[in-house]
Amino acid sequence: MNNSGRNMRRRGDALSESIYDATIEMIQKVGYTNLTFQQIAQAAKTSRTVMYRRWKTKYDLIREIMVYKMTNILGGELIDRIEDTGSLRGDLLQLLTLYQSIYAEIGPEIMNAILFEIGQDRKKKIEIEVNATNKNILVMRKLLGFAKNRGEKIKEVSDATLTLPFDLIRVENLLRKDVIDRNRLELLVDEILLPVFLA
Amino acid sequence: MNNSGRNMRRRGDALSESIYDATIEMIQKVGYTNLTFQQIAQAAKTSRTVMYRRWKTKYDLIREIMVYKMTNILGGELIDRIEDTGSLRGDLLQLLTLYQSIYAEIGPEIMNAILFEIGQDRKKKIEIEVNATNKNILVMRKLLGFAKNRGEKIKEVSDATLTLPFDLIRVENLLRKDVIDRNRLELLVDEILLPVFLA
DNA sequence: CTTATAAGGTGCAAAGTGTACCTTAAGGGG
DNA sequence: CCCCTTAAGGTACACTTTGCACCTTATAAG
Repeated sequence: MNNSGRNMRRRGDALSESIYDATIEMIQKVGYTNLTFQQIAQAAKTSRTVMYRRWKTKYDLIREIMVYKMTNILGGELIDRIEDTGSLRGDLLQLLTLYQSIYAEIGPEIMNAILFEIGQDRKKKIEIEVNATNKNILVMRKLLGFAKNRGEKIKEVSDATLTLPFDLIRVENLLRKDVIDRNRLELLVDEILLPVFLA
Repeated sequence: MNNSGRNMRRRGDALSESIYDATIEMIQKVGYTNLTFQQIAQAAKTSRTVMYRRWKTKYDLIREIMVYKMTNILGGELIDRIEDTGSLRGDLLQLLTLYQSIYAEIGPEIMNAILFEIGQDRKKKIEIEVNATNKNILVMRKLLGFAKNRGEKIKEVSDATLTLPFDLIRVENLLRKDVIDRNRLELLVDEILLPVFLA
């Protein structure tokens, strides 16, 4: 791999990752609103032409970055990472910690931008509803299944309520200024989630 | 008031409201991302110059619209509209209904855009924290005070948890596709809020 | 070594931005 | 009722970004 020559043209993953990095760098510097293909191309030392060929909009680009980062950190599906810790409290804390780490990895700028774009477009909202939300419900069903098997008394709640842990993490990240540490997650579990799910 | 002549120059509130209306019209048509001063000025039959003099950014404009609509619908502060309905369940349902009506009045496009801009900027986040969040906490303290006076057993929770009713409405409006009717609000009260706040 | 593929370069019309500078209608005070 | 301050409207300009067309060329696989 020679990258010292005057002419060296990157392709495939090397080019993609360079563009991803440039995008993250620029979004942190100027914000999503002021993010332009022109700037990114310049920062990634490529051309706009290349970018327009791959992504129609900024949204398409950052969504690809999100998926890339998620598979990187999770190495699979969230549901496969949920294990029985011996108590509902432990299981919920595990879930919040894991979900929070995804948010932290993707970064607040990109996460915020994606949620904004979803909110803009009813089609995207429905698409998210059938994908992410349903997956999250299955995660919670698995988690509450552990508790039932252990003999813990679990309330019967609607599917919409099952998404509460995920919703709380979103609110924490998007609207609050404070850092989200272990204490904060424990508070969410003890004051909100356990009263809601535990009879 | 003559508005039939070739020359008729609007001022003050008449002009403002015309710009507000044009903004809402355009944001619904093209979305916040593609919203431009140029388009708004054209739709409101005024000039960009006038707009730039008043608002530096799109955010400043829609924020003014939000404040305008809120004072219109509420006619004062939210906390003054909260009354003792005789039960915590009734009080919480009253709060959710009222807060939801504010969201509905302002409209999802503007609400979504404002939350997006807040998320973009740490300064704005802190500004919101000290204004809106603290106000909301006071509303909940008043509401829980009613319950205590009635003799209902209320859990002691942290301030951060007191914002839960408001957070739930936000999540409902921004992330869910379903319409938010009375049944949905009752479910939020019965499955989430009452277990969290009632001992 | 050949060749398909993907990356890079250039040019262009259109739209939007932010600002400067000037003109002119509206409406209140004298 | 007229004058004058104020705020709205108009024009112009340099600049950035967009989306697209068209062409060139490096890269890697066969």
